[in-house]
Amino acid sequence: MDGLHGDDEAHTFPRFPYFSAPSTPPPLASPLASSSDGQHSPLAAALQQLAPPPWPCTPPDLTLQPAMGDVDWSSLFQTELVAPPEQKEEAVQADQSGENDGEAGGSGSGNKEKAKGSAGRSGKKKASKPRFAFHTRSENDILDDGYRWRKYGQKAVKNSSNPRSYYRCTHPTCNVKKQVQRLAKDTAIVVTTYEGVHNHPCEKLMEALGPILKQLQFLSQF
DNA sequence: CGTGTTTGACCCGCGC
DNA sequence: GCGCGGGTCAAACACG
Repeated sequence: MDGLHGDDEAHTFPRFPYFSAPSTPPPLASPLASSSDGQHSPLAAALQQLAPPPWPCTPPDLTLQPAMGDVDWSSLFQTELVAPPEQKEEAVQADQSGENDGEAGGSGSGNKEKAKGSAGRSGKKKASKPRFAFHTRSENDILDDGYRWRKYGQKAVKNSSNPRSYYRCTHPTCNVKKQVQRLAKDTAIVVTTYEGVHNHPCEKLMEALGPILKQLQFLSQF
């Protein structure tokens, strides 16, 4: 794919997606967010930042580096958002309007929705959930985006010597999935496809911002 | 022991 | 109807 050059602005981001949210992020449902008039308070602004984006919520910043092992961050910055191969239009579309979904599919874990495809199994044509894909030039297949993922499958895909890995967000009520696959042409490039929107804040981000939030909360009293 | 990974089997949609 | 390919399940396994 044309991947690594941003001529199509609708499909690509100049830099790490986190820094350029395409649409206004959904407000975080939190008691702290109820600031009477909902004006632009520092607290509200901070909370805005906590709204879980569909893509990696943690930019490769300094605070998380130690946990990242030997990731070449300079390479990671060569990240571009692309539309998933099969659903280019839909993915971008969902990007614009994508609000709900990500919703925990209700059950989330428990019930084996395995019974009956319930379309849950197909995933082929149905594009009800927003999907975001981007290329990352990295030696690591898995980039730490701040969320916790559990691998639930791996498949060899056609026309590619590299297997595709399937991950699911481990948060109990979150149904976001992601696929990770190396490009057949250029194995240095990892294609990560996110499906759905997290309905919970990023753990690591919360951890990092926790003290700041407390301070803001305190200051907002005056 | 809890959590996450591996891996073969299974299911489903689609094209022929 | 059948085969193929992709996505998911779940038991077994590994690891801290």
